[in-house]
Amino acid sequence: MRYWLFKSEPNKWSWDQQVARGEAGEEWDGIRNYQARNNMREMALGDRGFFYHSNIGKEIVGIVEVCALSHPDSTIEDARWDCVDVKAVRPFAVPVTLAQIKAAPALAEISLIRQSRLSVAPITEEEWGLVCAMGETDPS
DNA sequence: GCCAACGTTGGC
DNA sequence: GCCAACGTTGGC
Repeated sequence: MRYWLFKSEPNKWSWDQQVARGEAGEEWDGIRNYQARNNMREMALGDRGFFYHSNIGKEIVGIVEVCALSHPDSTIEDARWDCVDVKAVRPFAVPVTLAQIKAAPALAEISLIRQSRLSVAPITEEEWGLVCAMGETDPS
């Protein structure tokens, strides 16, 4: 299993909206960046991801799971753009803020900081475990 | 509101 | 294929 980071502006698509979709999940649509798209094409069913609120909150608020493999983005008529579906797994007991992540030496190389504009990015297993611990949240 | 980072576009 | 111009993202 691999780990990923999904970023969303909460005034466009929030964790609460993701939770409301339940087991059905939701397309992670609207991605118009090749690197982000390529990351989604590499995802497998059951892969886990952090759900990060950008701009407002600037914190990791929950864990999602990939529940549909990469497929054409239904919001655009353009074969270039694919996306996966994700469903909420559990919220973070304590959200982990960007400031906390920046302050953690072991997270200096995390994609959230190193490629701050990339909205879908890989996370290492070590980073996954650390951030979950910081959020007092079950990493499984 | 500003600005750094960086991806995209289009002229050459 | 290069590079300047421009647009977008996202933190501050």
